[in-house]
Amino acid sequence: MDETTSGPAGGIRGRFRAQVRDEVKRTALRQLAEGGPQALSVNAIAKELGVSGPALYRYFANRDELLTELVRDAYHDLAAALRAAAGGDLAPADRLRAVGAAYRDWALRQPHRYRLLYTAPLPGYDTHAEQLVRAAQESMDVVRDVLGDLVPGDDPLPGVMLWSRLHGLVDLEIEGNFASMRLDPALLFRRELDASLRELTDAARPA
Amino acid sequence: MDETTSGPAGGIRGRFRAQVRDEVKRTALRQLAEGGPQALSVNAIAKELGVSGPALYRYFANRDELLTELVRDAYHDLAAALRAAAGGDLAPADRLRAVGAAYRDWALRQPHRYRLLYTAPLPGYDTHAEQLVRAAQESMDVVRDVLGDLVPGDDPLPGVMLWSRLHGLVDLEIEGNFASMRLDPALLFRRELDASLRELTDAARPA
DNA sequence: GTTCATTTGTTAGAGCTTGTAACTATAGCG
DNA sequence: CGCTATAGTTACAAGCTCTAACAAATGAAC
Repeated sequence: MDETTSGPAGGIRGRFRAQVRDEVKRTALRQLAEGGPQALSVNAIAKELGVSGPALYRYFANRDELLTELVRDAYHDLAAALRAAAGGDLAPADRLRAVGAAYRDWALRQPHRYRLLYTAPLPGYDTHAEQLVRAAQESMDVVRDVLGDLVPGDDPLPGVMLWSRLHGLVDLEIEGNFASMRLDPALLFRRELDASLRELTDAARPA
Repeated sequence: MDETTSGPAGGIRGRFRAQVRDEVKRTALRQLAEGGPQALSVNAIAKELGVSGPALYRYFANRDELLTELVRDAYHDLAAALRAAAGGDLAPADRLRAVGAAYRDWALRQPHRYRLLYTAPLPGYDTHAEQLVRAAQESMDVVRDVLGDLVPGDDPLPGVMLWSRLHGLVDLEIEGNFASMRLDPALLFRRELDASLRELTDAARPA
């Protein structure tokens, strides 16, 4: 039996495992927030939790597995935030605005997690392993659905282009590229959303 | 005298220093290309060059200084590529297309260097230290100049928005996010450039 | 041409990291 | 109550960055 996935999930032992794994992940996220992926150290996490270093290898096969799990969690969390924003009783255009704002808010509130999504801190290029691709798709689906109410047809390009624009802005903002040139990121974001909306609706009914 | 900046640049010793530093950087870039920032190891570079690990600390104060220098070089190289693309005898709109294409080409040809620019592999948030901000400005200036010939006024927003859009697309493409959803990045890029151009010229003469 | 200081290299080692191996104690389950 | 799986321990290998102390070489001045 695999060492890091042993035990029944329902039993007392399983619950203990889940709790420890959760504590490890929480500590890892804090390290990530404070010092970036470089600062995430299994040893340091163990020390913070009051156990010896190797103890944690009972819960995660290695550093990468821990990181991968954090990435997966982040994807799900972002998707949930977008879904929540899209859930309101709004007109399609406003719903798109709400989703866009939620996207940016989520990223700004926890830049370290956003970086985790789009900046592979993993050595191998397995960032887009199956499970992660599926997790990422979740968020894209929300954008796709909202766009579906706004423009007819099911061309995937508008959705991807919008996503790409949002990502570009958020990524540059998070990395501090706007601050160094005295620009208001919020204004930029609003303008970009407006421009994209105009473009989308213009394409729908071209005079 | 500082240990890593000693000696006259012109003398025989200075030339030797410059040559060694260059060899170190070349090797570092290869490691970066093969395994990402994590894989860049001062020790491994030294071994490749046939010297002991600590020897390289005569040429670079530490790993971060080496990385910072690579970032600076990359900024300059990108700016040069953009300038070259903008130098041709083209109409403003075509010049913008050429610069956009050059931007993408540069990034695709050496994704590890592009990542170096926008994804700080440095622990501290000093990625935007003065010298780096200035280096980054070089590329922005090219975009700004080309845009200046296309639309009147000197509002910085259009330039930043265009830059952000290009970055979003290139970043997602490099990280493999399009490949996993069967999209043609080149097509996406062309469409985005067209849309941006239309938007810019429409804003210039609004009916 | 000889001397001298600077520079470049060396090895040793501290202190960190990830991860494995071997062993012990505990605690849930039958 | 006893057995076995689990969770913890320490010791250790192999790697990393970087400092300290020392030896050799070499450009430059006299």
